[in-house]
Amino acid sequence: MVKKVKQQKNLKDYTLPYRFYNQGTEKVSRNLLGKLLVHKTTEGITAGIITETEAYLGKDDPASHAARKKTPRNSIMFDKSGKSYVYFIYGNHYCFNVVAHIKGIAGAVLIRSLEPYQGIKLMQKRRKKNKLKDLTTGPGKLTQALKITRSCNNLDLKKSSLYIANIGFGIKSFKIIRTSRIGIKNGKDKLLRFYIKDNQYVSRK
DNA sequence: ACAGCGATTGACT
DNA sequence: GTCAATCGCTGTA
Repeated sequence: MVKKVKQQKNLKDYTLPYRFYNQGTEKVSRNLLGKLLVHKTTEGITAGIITETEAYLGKDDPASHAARKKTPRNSIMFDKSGKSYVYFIYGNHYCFNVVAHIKGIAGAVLIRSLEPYQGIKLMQKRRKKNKLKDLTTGPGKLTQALKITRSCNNLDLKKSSLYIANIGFGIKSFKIIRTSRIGIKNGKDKLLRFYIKDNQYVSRK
């Protein structure tokens, strides 16, 4: 599905503007599909096309960390759109989210899967796996492949070495499949998971 | 202060 | 398909 951008400039030149993240959580979830998540570290650049996302809302969404009151952990979900929200889960994994909501309301988008795009060797080393499908097809896998950890929490995605670029002109059009979210107990009735149809780099169909 | 448990993964049957 | 690993956040006291 991906066609590499010809004569590639600095990816950072294509970083999404703040207004992109102010469209509302659900809309941002859909519109992040096909965008490029990039993390530059001293080891090198790793990047992947976003193929699967989930929206987590505010008080009306029982599955969301922001379903109840503000706490030290979830306060970022109430803060400015366009920041990163990274949390540690199951004593083992990090999950990467983008804060996105209409002003005053809490919300964030969980990035669940990527299609590897750049820095594949480095991803293979970090994941200790060789198959492309084992690198970034799950929220905990992609954070490991891109080395997103607790130090990446609460970053401004316009101002840090972790950012999301719009390379839409390098990608064919695609259809979006909408389903209920994965791994949650409450709120399964809401259809807030989105993924690119026929893309093999998703955590589940 | 502490028990309960989670927006997951990988190993194993 | 099942299930253990593992840690820090949160609600309750």
